Formats: sequence, structure tokens, C-alpha cells
Amino acid sequence: MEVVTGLDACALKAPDEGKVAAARDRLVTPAEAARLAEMFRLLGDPTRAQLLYALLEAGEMCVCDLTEAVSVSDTAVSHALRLLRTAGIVASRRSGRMIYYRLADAHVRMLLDLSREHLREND
Amino acid sequence: MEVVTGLDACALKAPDEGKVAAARDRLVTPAEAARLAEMFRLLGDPTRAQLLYALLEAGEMCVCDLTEAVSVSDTAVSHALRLLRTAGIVASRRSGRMIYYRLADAHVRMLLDLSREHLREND
DNA sequence: TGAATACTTGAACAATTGCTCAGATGTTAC
DNA sequence: GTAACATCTGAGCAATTGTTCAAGTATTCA
Repeated sequence: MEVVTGLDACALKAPDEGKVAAARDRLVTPAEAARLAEMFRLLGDPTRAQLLYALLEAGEMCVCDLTEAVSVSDTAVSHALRLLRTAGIVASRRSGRMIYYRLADAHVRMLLDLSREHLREND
Repeated sequence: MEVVTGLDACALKAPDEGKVAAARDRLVTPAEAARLAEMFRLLGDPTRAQLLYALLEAGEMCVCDLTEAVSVSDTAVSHALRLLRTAGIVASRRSGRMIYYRLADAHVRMLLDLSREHLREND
């Protein structure tokens, strides 16, 4: 990475030490930001987003119905679901030879819901 | 893409037409999902996430202070901010030779806030 | 048992991404 | 005007990503 941290990026202007320190130290550490980014990254793919909004709508669906709903191959759906499951965004249960997926928790549902609101209000 | 849409992915089981139709048609269209994914994708990078959480914290910051806060090159910050600005996630104003960035609206702030909560509650 | 179904896995490849570098803008001070 | 500063832009490149293909596991039914 090789980045100067001890010096100011702006030479003339003294950096706003209050704001810089607050933003850097008080709330979200780089490590937390990385974890948050990782989570957003998983939502940031059209296939995965469609899967998640399908689950938000239907509550619980098996892989083959999800494949129907999003119109991609079952293999692609399976890969996508594994990423989401590993990250704790969706959960699954087996029933016979089918596996049912659902959104993992209320936070995820709120996040998806709020994002949809945002999109719709900004035309 | 080359995907079968008229046939069932599951041969024995009749697809749950209610759930499939609801998930596919009622709320989020593929086009909407794509726009939502595009927005999440922009939040899904460590550098951009750090920038956004710095702005959530500080309210408004110039590029050089943001560069300080996230410890990457000013060029990288500039590229990142352009993507966020184009997508309507951040807004900017010029004051002298500096340009101040801020989160674009309350929805974005809520989204970042809620996501942080989610992260912290899931240990 | 053996065949069929529902889903998963790993490897491979094209497409996309984010960074760096070099040069261009717009702004202020002299 | 020139010089210095804050920021932006485009091209190029390494690294990552999402998909497909082929083969695998787990479950049901005859």
C-alpha cells in the first residue's frame, strides 16, 4: 500500500484534526469498514440481489424455485447461495431432497427493505 | 445467458407457483434488483466504505482530509468519490480550491447506520 | 440394489475491478 | 502573468469476480 500516514496530504491547510480524528478513531475502524464492505459486496451482484429480494418476498424457497425466480442456472444459484450462507446473510434447512433458503435475520430484511425504499424515492 | 424460463428446473416437484410468481413479479423486478445491486456494489469496497463511514461521522470533509482518514492515495480517493458521486450516494460542493463531500441523503445515512448495527449485533 | 432427483463442488476462463502513474483542471496568492 | 495547491481524468495493469462445465454427494423411490 505504501501510504504516508504521519504527514498531511494538504500542505498549506492544516488538516481539520477534529474531524479527521473523529472519523478515523471514534466509530468505524478500518477493520470494521472492511467487514461492512464485505457484506455490501455480497449484496452487490444482480443475481444475488435478485435471490435476496425473492426471499424477502416469499419467505422461504428451495433452490429449484429460486432458479425459476431469477432465471439463471441452478449451478450459478448454488454458488451464489453458498457465498450468502457462509457470510450469514441467508440460512438453510433440508427437507427431503430439497434445501430451503431464507434470509438469516431481521437486520438483513430491514436492510433490503430500506434500500428498496431509497431506490424508489430517488425516482 | 441461455437459460430455460418456460420449463421447470425441478422435474418431479411442481414449482411453488405462488411463491415463484410473487417473488418474480410483485415487488422487485430484475431491473430494480440490478439497480439495487449496483448501489450495494458501490458500498462494497473497503476504501469506499471507509470514506462513507468517515463522512457519516464527520458530516462533511474535503478530499485531503478524507485521504488522511482512510490512508490511501489522493488519486484513489478521487476515483472512489467520483463513483459515489455519480451514483448519487455522496454530494459535493466547492469552497475555494477545496471540494467538500457529504452523504447525499438521509436514506444513505440510515443504511450505513443500520448496517453497522447489524455487524455489531452479529458479534 | 440402481436410477433419478436436488443440490453442491472445483477448476477454468472471460469480464470487471481498483489501483498507480502521468498529465490536465480549476483556484488562490504573488 | 507565474507558481503552488487541491482535485480530477484517462490509460494500463494486476487482482478479483461470476459464470459455465463436468463430476461429486445426499436423498427418495422402485
